[in-house]
Amino acid sequence: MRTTIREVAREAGVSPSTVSRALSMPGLVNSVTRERVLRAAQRLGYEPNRAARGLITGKTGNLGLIVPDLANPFFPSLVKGVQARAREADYAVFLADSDEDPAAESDLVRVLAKQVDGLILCSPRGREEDILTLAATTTLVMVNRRFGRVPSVVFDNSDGIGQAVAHLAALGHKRVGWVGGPRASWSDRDRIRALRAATAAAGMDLYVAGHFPPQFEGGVAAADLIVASGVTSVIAYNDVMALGLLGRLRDRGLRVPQDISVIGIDDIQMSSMSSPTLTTVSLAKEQAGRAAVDLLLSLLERPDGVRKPRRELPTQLLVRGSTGVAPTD
Amino acid sequence: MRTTIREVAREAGVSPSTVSRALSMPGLVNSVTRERVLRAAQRLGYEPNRAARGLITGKTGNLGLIVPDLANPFFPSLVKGVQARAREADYAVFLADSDEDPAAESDLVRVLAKQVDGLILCSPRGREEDILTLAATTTLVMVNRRFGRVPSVVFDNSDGIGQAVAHLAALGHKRVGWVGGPRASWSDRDRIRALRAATAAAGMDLYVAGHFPPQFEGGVAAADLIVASGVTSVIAYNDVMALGLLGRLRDRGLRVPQDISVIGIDDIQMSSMSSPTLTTVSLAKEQAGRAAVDLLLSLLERPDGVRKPRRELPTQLLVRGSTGVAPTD
DNA sequence: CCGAAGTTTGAAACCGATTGCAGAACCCTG
DNA sequence: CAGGGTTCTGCAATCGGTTTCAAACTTCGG
Repeated sequence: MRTTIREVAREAGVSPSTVSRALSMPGLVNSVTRERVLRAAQRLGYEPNRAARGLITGKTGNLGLIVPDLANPFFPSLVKGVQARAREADYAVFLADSDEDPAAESDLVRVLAKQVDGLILCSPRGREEDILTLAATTTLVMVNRRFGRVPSVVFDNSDGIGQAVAHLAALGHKRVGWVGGPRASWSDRDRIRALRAATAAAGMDLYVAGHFPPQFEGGVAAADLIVASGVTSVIAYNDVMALGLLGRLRDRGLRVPQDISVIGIDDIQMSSMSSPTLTTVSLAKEQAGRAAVDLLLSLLERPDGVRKPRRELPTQLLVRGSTGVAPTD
Repeated sequence: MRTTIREVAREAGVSPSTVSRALSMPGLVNSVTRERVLRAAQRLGYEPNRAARGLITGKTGNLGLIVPDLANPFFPSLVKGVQARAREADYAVFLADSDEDPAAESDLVRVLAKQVDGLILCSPRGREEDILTLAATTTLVMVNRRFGRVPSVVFDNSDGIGQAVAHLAALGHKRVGWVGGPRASWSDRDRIRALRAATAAAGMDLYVAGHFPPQFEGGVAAADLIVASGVTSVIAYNDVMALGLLGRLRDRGLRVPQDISVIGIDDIQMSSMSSPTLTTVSLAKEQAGRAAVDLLLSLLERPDGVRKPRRELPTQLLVRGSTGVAPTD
């Protein structure tokens, strides 16, 4: 059986109240008493019962994290960052995977919301009204999506895509293709907007292949459209899709990067292991996880005092083997 | 503010005790009263406060899951299985990633153990004594490791590796290489034992390349040893390493499977997307997660009544593009 | 029609912490 | 040295449920 505050109190010869104060509001108790209490607690290996504390303070010491699909390598990295930062702050993390299903997601949220102090939500395409009602009842940080006044952590897609387009332009490419992710995804909209602006500014032609599932198969499916369009370079919604592209292009007998250049977004592990290695817009995924926790914790501390409840993380183009000079035809 | 049991009691015109009973021990209350209580609860959207309940029952309704490295694609699948099954049983899951660090792991365990009813531990190389002390104080299920009387879920490595060896033998291979994972890993020991037995039985020569980190780079590092050894086929500790092998072999100008056949273990997503696609021993990872939760829950219900606190999951060789007939030289 | 047994319900104790309030001890000032 | 102000500590209430216990009410056999 675990030691309770009463036992520590007896051991130290004080009342439970004093023990509680010595531990959580040290300023309020005389230093010699405090010392005695701390030693007693140490001796007995005392650790306060979180449920009991939570009952009266209304805080659980837990955070919730909801991701759409843990099988997408983007998310494990994010989770790691959240984990690490939460642990430092002495919070534990509930993880839930919604399997890309917005309905399952709202269930998860409902269940989880009651057991946590705050929630980190990666919900690229949940309904806006759901998010609003949620934000009204829970402290919430969204990742990879910006919406109204809901606190969020996003990547600077504009900059990253700008770098990618500049890179392609420098290699002499005039026509670039875009392989889109889910239609409803905020990131997809943000990215294509950035791409439109960047290609226009660079005087390049843009061919949009459409929307595809954000998986390997999505990239495979898009490849033939890309080939038919006659572009010399292509940017994909994420790395997994870019790898799908690469695979299908190879099967079709095209050489990357001699015949066509390919760029992904995310910088997942596999992108440095494919052949050719994948040029990609690198996102600081773990850092995003940490930033989300930081933001969440500061919101918990002073609900309205956070000046700017938004973080935008930098992005960086990593040039690898899948991009080269435009073919001269 | 959330509705409490008292409000439901008032609404239904009964005492809080009756509400509690109506909800958790329905047999003890008169059916018309029960009905009235249930409707009142429904109307007010009542849900019992888990912290309060946990305080008196000693149960939290939470499970803990500790994995060594979420970046290894094996684990997200496992996590998904655990998640899904836990949700069905109305448990929430704390996830922690130990970053392959046994010391961090014991910390995590200590912190988590107090907030959960039971723990699922993937700790291929934690110290045996740590595991024993843990098992003594917590309800615990280990995954991918069998040790003493600690309840566990493992894969039938023998069978899977037997299938792989039989496949290679049928293709005419006489010499097979093994690219090992971490030295201290239980799975590694189990697999090489199985491999020794299978190759001996088939009259094949076995070359063991040694131990490598269970990552892409580990496979890369092993490749040259494998080439130098003159084997015509190789089995790797896991798919990620096998993909590393594939990459390095290609860089060295060897053709897979014409010059050398490669087999992985795990069946991660990427193994069907590489080129060539990877022949692999498929493990039912999600099923393992579900099985671990099932086992854990039955242990929680009747701590000593579980006949055989072990599950062994089947494995299945998937023949894909990376294996072919042995080269004739 | 009485007492025993069985059902159903509520009062109150309890889980393990935190915290408002009040009293005790001490310090300072005039 | 009285009186006001601090500082420190303990009592008791509280959070929101569960559970023990006993009372009240039924049912049933004899």
